[in-house]
Amino acid sequence: MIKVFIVDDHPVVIEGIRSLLQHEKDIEWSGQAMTAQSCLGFFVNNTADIILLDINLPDIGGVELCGQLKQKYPGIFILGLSTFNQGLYIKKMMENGASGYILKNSSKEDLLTAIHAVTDGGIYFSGEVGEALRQYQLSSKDAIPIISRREKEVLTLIAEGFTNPQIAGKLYVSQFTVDSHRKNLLAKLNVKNTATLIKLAVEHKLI
Amino acid sequence: MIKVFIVDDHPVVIEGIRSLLQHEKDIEWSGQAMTAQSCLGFFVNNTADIILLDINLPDIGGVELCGQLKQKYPGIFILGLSTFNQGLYIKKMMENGASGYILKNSSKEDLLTAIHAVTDGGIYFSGEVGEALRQYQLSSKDAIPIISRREKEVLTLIAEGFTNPQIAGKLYVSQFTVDSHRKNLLAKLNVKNTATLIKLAVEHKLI
DNA sequence: GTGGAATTCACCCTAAAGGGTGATTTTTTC
DNA sequence: GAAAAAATCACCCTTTAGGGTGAATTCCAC
Repeated sequence: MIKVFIVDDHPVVIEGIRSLLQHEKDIEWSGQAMTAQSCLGFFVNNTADIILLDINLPDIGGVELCGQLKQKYPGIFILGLSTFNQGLYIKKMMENGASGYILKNSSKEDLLTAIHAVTDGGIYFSGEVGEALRQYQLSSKDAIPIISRREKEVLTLIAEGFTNPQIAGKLYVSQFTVDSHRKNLLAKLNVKNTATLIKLAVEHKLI
Repeated sequence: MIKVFIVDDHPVVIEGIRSLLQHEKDIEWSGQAMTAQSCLGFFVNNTADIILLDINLPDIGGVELCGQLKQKYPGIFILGLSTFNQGLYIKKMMENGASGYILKNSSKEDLLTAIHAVTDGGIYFSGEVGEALRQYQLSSKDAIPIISRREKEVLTLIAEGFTNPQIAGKLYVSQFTVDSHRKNLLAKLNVKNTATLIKLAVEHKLI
């Protein structure tokens, strides 16, 4: 009998998964929480075998909650759950001890496969997620280097629409310096121009 | 008896709402679809009183589907449904004939209130949505006008890093034309330069 | 079928971006 | 304290961006 707990701030998702699982003979509904706090509160006096954990929580965020839960209760398996197929989050969840990751638009079969795979001690990714993870691993090899403190400042000001002379004035440095930082940003992030620089920066939440 | 149809590409959401509504005496489950195509197919031979419509659909997008449905079946009410609280989409849905908008993390009570309000011919926004819409209206005084088809094409290519001459080549038009579109984009969206243009575009999911 | 967007094109101009190269100084890190 | 990384400054150059202005044509809605 697998005791399943779910953490998600969307009642319809909780209800949906509950509905999908309620007729499964080897699955028992352990409980549910809509915030990280109430989840942590529940596990003080209760337990479960697997936690289906949404990464988009209102209070502290799924990734951090995942880490805390795994530290306190290493025996509980955690299955990441999200609407999105974001390589970065998947990686972070795994680094924080999750045993797998599926999308909310997965089928019932996928969900059951994942639950069984994870509670058996395995690691499971649904097809689409595996693909995203692979692409992320590939693209993150040389695509997301470290941006220095100063470069990040310059990047932020570029995104706010300031020109190099204006940025130079704000940072009390020469225009040539800002020029250098800007060119280094383009080189480091391997982008062609300002447009792609800002697109990448916003998408990767660098600003 | 209110016949409810739902369009959403997430099985758990469909199941969740179905579960929430199944014990309501005045509500009848009309059907469901996971794509815009199958939704349009359903209504050729069937009908419903209200459609709960997700705006994030894989094929043609909820906003356009909303418009098509309203054009063909003006008597069916449409209630927008989404995970996000995006003023722009809410406005577009309303412009395409929707009668209201709620978030997927709304409570059961909110959902029922919305369904009844809309099928009575009213307009309903859940609290949070109303707030977002108000903020959007305030900020969109001159900030988010309609971007034309061609402008969106140009915007997309700018975001991909192409220069005006390159874009002109791809679209088989003169460089001067692309120049015009680009300047119009800056003017319409009230931004200073490419950096702020792309930032706004990515944040508002225009590309 | 008329009016108003949308799309197209053109040329003026200046400012800004970005490629290349090289150097000094400061800060961080091992 | 030495090596590495970051931050600073400088000048070469060409291309691109963007402000202003004006106008023709095509497309769509009322």
